[in-house]
Amino acid sequence: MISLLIADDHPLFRSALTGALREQLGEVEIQESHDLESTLGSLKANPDVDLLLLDLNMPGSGDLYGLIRIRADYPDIPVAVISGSDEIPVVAKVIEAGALGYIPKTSEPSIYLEAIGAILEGDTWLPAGMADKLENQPAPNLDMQRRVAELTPQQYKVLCYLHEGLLNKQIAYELNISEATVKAHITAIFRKLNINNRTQAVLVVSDLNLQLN
DNA sequence: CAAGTCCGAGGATGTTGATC
DNA sequence: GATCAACATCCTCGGACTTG
Repeated sequence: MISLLIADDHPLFRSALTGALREQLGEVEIQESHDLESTLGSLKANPDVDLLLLDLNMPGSGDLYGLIRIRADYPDIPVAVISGSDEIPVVAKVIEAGALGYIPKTSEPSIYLEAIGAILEGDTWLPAGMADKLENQPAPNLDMQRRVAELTPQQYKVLCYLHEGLLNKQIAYELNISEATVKAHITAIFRKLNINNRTQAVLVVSDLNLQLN
C-alpha cells in the first residue's frame, strides 16, 4: 500500500487533498502534519513513507529551511513541494534542494495524481513549461544549504531575525531569552555557516530564500 | 567661526567557559 | 543543545581642543 505524508498548516487543504487522493488512489495510507516539528516527528515515527507532500510555508518551516532540514535528516524520502507561489527562482531552489516535484496549490486533483504518480515511479515532476524556465536560473549554493541544515531551530530563528535587521537586544526580546544567549547563538551560527559577521549572515538568508514563519 | 582631530563614555557585537 | 555571565573588541557619538 502507498504511504503518503501531507505536511500543510491548513487543515481544510489537508482534508481536501486527503479526500481527493483517497478517492483516486483507493488503498492508500495518508498521514498529516501541520508544522515542521510535527512533520519531523511523523517521519521519525514512520521513516518508510513513500512520499512527502510538503507545504513550503508551514510554521517553523521558513520556506526552504524545512525542506533542507528534511532532506538532511531523511535523504531517501521523496519530497514533492506544494506551494501557492510559482516564482521561478523559488522553484529552482526547491528542486536543487532535493525536491522531486513542485506542485502549485491551485492545481486540479488530476495534476496532483499525475505528479504523485511520476514521483513514486522515480521521476521528477514540474508543471508544464516550467522545466524550460528553470534552465536559465543561476546554480544554487548547495554547500551553504547543507550548512544551514545543521542549524538548530532556535539558531535558525536567530538567523532570520538577523536578516530582518534586528539588534541582539531586539532578538532577545522576540525569543524571550537574554541578550547573552542571542550572542552565543550568533557565534554558533557563524561557525556552522563558516562566516564572520552578521552582514554575511543576511546575505546567506537572502541567497537561500529563507524566511521565519 | 567652521572644520578637523583627539579622546573618553557608552552601546553593540562577538568569544569563551561554565551550568543545566 | 540552550542558557548565561564575564570579558575583549569595535563602533558611534559628543565634548574639548587646535588650526586656518
